[in-house]
Amino acid sequence: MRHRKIAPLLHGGHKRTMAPKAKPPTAATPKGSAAGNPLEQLLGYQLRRASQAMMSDLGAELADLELRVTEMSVLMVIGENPDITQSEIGRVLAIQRTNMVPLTTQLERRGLVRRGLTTGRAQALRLTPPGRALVRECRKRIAAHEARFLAELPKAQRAALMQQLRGVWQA
Amino acid sequence: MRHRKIAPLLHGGHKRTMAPKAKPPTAATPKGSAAGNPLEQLLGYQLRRASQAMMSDLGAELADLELRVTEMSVLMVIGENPDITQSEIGRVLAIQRTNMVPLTTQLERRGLVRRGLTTGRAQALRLTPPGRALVRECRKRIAAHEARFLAELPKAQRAALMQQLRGVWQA
DNA sequence: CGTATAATGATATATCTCATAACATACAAG
DNA sequence: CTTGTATGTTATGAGATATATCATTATACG
Repeated sequence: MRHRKIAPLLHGGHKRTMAPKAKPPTAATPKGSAAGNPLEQLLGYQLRRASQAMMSDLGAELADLELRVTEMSVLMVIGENPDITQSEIGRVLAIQRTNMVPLTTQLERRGLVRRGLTTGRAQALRLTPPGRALVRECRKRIAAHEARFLAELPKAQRAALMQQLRGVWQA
Repeated sequence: MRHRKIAPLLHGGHKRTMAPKAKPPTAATPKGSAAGNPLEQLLGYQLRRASQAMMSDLGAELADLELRVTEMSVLMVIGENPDITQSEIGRVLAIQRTNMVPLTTQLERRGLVRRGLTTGRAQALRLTPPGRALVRECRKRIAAHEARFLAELPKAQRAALMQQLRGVWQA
């Protein structure tokens, strides 16, 4: 099986919030209660859990297309940037050159992408018609997927959130 | 080598923002310019990039302790919840029972965690004194790591951001 | 009480993502 | 021509995560 059906989710937290140091450190965990999670208040932890939640949802959304999230991302970038090279895609998506090779090979083998020679060793990548159709389908599903999560979020807050997230990694 | 030194970072974006459909779809990518990234405006994409940025930074912060982020998370949960069981940690951090086994074994082998028998098959986990010391060191480093990223973010926005992130995966 | 069920820990194994090292080729600059 | 840089490629490994399966123990229930 090539795609996961459920969430991958590394470490996560629980409902309960904890006042720092409010709890006697020597007290053992009460048997029936939810365990306290000291990571709850960390930005990194929250980002990771949130990211994993969305990634797994998107993975499920794309599963029946036999497309992994990474493959879909590459397809979309090629669609938006015809004749882009592997290396350039790698730079845009932060995928190493090395890892772009089997990715591209796979997409070409499936007839979604065409490798064309340009200058030097660089290969100009373009979507084939089936590739373009698949990207259109992906866009629909991504929209549905995003909407599911954005629904929880007041419209007024969305732009601010995106800006804050951009600031985290594009600092 | 057990730890990565640099960012893992799957797909990422570029500085430039694009107005939807503002660009003629048939135009080839200009050679010298940055490629447009159609994922830029997706919440899932921003979450992933932000999460990866923080994960890789934290990984570097913990590298010389020979601790991976996952291991550190488990240690901190045990520290906060003495006599917790493997399964319970798994539920808190969203790590499968199966994957908790080698994790716990490794931490016990290093003398950071002690397995004690309680009721049934469940094993009560506790930090050893070296384990507690290591957790204290981790807390310091995590604080520094978090501060690096939070510095970009106005204080007034922090609580709201955390709440929004919680909403994404705890919906 | 005795059996079925659930929970826990464990083993083995497969897959996905990401990383490094090493190499060949193409082009540009000196 | 030589050197440097960019690109594509192959091979390989580490780490996180997923599934299937099993033994043991506690608990629920007839």
